[in-house]
Amino acid sequence: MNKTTIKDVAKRLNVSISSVSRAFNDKYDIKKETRERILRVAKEMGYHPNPIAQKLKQNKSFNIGVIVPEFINEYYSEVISGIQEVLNVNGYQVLTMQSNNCPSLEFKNVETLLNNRVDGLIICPSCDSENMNFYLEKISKGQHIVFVNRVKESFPAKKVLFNNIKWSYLATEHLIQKGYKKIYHLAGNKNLSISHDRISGFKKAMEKYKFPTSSFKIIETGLLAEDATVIVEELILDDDLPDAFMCINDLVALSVISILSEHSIAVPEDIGVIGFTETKMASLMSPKLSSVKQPTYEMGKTAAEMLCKSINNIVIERETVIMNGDLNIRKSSSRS
Amino acid sequence: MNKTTIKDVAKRLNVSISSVSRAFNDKYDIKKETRERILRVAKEMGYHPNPIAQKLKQNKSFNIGVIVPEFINEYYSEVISGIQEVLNVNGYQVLTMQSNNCPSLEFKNVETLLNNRVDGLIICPSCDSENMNFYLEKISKGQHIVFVNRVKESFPAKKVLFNNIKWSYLATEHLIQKGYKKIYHLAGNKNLSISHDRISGFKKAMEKYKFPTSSFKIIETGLLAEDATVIVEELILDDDLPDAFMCINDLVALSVISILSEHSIAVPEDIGVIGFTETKMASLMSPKLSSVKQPTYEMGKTAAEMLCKSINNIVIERETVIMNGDLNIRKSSSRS
DNA sequence: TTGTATGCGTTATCAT
DNA sequence: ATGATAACGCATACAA
Repeated sequence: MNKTTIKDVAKRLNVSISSVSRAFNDKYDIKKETRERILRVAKEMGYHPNPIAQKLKQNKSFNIGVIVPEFINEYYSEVISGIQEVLNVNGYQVLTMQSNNCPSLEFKNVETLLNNRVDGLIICPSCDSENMNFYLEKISKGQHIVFVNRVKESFPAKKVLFNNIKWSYLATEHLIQKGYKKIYHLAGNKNLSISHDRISGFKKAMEKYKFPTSSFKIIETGLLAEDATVIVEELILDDDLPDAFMCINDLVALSVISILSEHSIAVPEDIGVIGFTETKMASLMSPKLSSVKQPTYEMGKTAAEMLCKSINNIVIERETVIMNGDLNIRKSSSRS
Repeated sequence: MNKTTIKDVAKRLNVSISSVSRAFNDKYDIKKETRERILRVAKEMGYHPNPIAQKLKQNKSFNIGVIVPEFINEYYSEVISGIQEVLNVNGYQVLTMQSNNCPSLEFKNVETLLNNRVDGLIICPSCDSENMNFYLEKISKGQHIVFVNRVKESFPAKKVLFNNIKWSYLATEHLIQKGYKKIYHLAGNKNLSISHDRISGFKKAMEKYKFPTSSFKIIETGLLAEDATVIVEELILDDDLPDAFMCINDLVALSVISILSEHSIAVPEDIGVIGFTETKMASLMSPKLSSVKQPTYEMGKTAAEMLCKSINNIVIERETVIMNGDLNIRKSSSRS
């Protein structure tokens, strides 16, 4: 075990522990010569300052808490990856917890992290729960919290969002331009702000291109593959299939394609399909899936940078950063 | 901010800080009555012991370091999830780092974590590098380290592995029983022990069922989709396609199916395909992919439990735990 | 049963 | 330029 302390080093060199401390925090008046001597010997002895003692002294944990709905999920894994990238460089360790999409567990996690004296929090809320008010209260008391995704634009706090309205609009417009005349939107749960926004974007496109109400539908499914399965089966039974599906996410899109294929309906020839929140799967399946790519990694990085600034009391230009993505057109929406 | 300290509570109640401390660590002689009074008032005041001070005092960080090749990867996300599950319950926080499959970064991460005084490490090595000797040395000096995956069975340390030989054998045997007569194994890099083991399993099946050397091949590809693409294209050009492909993982299997489909070769009718290390994708794509499911979550849990025991000096029955999985048969290998 | 005093390994203030 | 010493918040050996 690493047990060498600042005392050991001081004793070995016949200097005071203050000198050793100075050498390691090179902001002090200390003779360059002795500084180097100290550092050299310390290295020999395998000495590293005990971060726990430093934390106690500085009354800072250098820990940041991150809460995501679940990280067995490409999306949040990537967000976390971006967060870690930035925070590690800034000397922070990241404590990650999952809420399993459950507000009460989310709350419990926040408490745990606060009791652990995290210096700040990055929260990807599971949904729009009463927790949000609790967070606002904490912020007003001086806590540093940054939110990512699934938060209303009007929520008065630092946050990083994706422009769901815009990209939902663009995805829909793409289908229209490809000549699909009857388009159904398989939307997520309505209590999620992201679903709401994607519906808005979809509607906007329908209005812009003057689709009659008979030529489009918004069907609330869920975020899971099974949710879509049921719906599409029903549509087939009712002989109510559209020209194209604009799906809330890739999982739903995939499931749609799968069922259509079972019924020998060709994608994209008979029916076009586009996903959202692109996953790696999109370019691996056949037909390759068109989708909207979100800048997950960058969203994580941005949130982490905002948090660092917040902790260091650096004033920020905009409290809300709304990011853009890419519309990746592939086979599933490209009939010739 | 949470600034109430043990002192504040003591002062408020006109008791000594020792009493408060005792109340919170209820292993001491303390009058039940006062204990309750203290806890009640402490709660009112929003007091929580400062874990950093506790750590300093107890010379324990209650942090565990986890290093994985990358966690933007279902496999390791799930392993980490299992690890967290167990460790959080035991009062530990988990610090996760990625090695990006690079031994030198892996080494750097270990150093960082050790300097942060982690109480133990769980390492999923990127490959069989010289780091392994360094780890052994650390272990001999009293460090607690448990390894997961990608480690040779002969490596003399605590570890959790998957029985690649057995399940590779079973996957291959399944193809044979389905009547496929000419089987190619798309193997990963040979410097990975998992590749090596899966090749062994494959060979074992070939021997057992007396396949002549002309009826099977082992082709070293990589772990990525692109690696397989090139190979299969070549096989098609050379008119050297087998009856079935036994693939190192789902990604490769997926890519194989995709290319075959582009060439209008039907799976599973013309050619059977089976993957390994099942991903969620397997049951979502069409045709649904047969694959070997690894108990990722349980592997993480097991490793964490072993680590806890190690830290608490609890003797362990077996140093090596080799886990089994499931052979999930789906459409891609099920011709009628 | 409770209180006092010491130390965990640092950093920072004040001397020298 | 360097050393002595007091904190940081807690747990614990010892005293009462």
